[in-house]
Amino acid sequence: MHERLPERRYVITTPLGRWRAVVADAGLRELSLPRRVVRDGWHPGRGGGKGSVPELRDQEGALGRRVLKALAERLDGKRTNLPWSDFDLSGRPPFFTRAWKALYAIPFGEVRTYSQIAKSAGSPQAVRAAGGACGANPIVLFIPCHRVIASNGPGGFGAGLDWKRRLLALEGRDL
DNA sequence: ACTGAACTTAAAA
DNA sequence: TTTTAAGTTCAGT
Repeated sequence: MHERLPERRYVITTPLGRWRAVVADAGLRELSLPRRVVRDGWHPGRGGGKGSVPELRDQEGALGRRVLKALAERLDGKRTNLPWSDFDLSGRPPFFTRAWKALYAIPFGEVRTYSQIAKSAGSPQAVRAAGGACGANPIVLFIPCHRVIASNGPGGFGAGLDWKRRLLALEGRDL
């Protein structure tokens, strides 16, 4: 019981820093933001600590290639997206999963409120839980939790509002 | 088994 | 303007 399926951890170095990815045979399980943005004078591959996580490369298979390509294109301002079937969300809470699907349906460059997400996820009153789902979003960027704002303002963001603004800016959106 | 917190909201005080 | 009650999930205690 509680058998863990094989998961591989990688880093992806981009102009915006080192992203972390968790990949399983069933799909992408996690994609997380760099803790800090790369600045001039920062050298990928040193400093930063934990030296043991390998870089994700094209030869990691079709999924790896899609992830690398999609990430590079998105950071270049394009609308590229991964298919929902590339994600492995197994074992995640049902409401959160429905909420993430609702996020996934928000078009590039548009935003929705937490209450709209709650409604789309099938529990119009579960607004707080919608916020919880955003906070627990395992696949940043491609499941666009950054496109969810509060009814009265920008709302929050786990990695910091800085990142939320930055990701929205990539879509030509201001906060 | 409970409690509080988490990327909220709308309504009441 | 501040307080409060309302889903879902999880980490503590």
